[in-house]
Amino acid sequence: MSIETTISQQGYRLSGARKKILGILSASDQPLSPAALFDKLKDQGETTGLVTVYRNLDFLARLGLAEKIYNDKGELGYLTCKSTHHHHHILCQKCGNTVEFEAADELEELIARAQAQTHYQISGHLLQFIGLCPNCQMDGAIKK
Amino acid sequence: MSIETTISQQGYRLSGARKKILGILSASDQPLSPAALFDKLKDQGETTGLVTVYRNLDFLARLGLAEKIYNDKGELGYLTCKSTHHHHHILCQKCGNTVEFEAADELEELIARAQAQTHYQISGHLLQFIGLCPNCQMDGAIKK
DNA sequence: ATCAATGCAAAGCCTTTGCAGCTAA
DNA sequence: TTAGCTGCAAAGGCTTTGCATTGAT
Repeated sequence: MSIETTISQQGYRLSGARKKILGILSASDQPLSPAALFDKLKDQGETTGLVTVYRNLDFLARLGLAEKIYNDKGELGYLTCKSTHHHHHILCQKCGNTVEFEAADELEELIARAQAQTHYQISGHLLQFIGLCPNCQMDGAIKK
Repeated sequence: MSIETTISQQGYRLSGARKKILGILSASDQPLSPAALFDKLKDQGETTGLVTVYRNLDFLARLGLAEKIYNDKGELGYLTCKSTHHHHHILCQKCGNTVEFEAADELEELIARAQAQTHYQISGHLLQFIGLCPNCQMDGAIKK
């Protein structure tokens, strides 16, 4: 089911601003902060206010249509996920691009060991990798 | 080498406020936000200002004597780590207590696989678990 | 015709900064 | 003595809220 269908079905409206925000978010290969998304809207000639961006990003996250992600400075960004499976993100520390990779057995094993060691009952996790994307690994790569 | 020695050796001073803050942080079994630490100072009858708390937590983190940690709401807390090895934290979602556990092979394997899959060069990671501490797993456990 | 969504301005919060006075070494 | 440290107050920056208006269905 498409994101737009989901919104309609829940009784919410597909306003112009909302569609534009969704479009920008889906097209971005990196997490966008409210301010960054707002700038992109302006670049496109949109007059949507920053407040509306805040409200829509929060709205999308509440409906599970966008994911919140924090970088190592604690700054919040939003992402629409391409994969519907359980996954994690790798952020390029140079250009900010992000890819997804599947979580798997290794993590399950780690959780099992941590539970056994600490006697905590683990119900969730936060896992992100930081590194360089293929492009930025090349010397003198142009900063995107 | 003790934390206090490290501070002196780097030419910084062991002021009264700094010692108190360090004491509270070391004694805490959960990450403390500047405000939370400030409250604890007040509880002890200290008149240290919130600004000083901010400055000292930042100071300790810059010297590597405290670790910054973000919870799932993106809120910043500080922690003095007991372990000197590479490790991660498990946060109790109920009482906020935190324990450390060693990172190990499973994580290395996961990183290796993610690198192979995505061609990103991974240089760092962010890993935390969320769950219930042994105490909070018991029904009707008293909220700390 | 409704009720959600938007825009604007104002309020709120948390964090940082400037500067004068204080204090550890 | 002399930097580093603290306190106060003010400034800053980001996020949220209130309220009237607009707009999607």
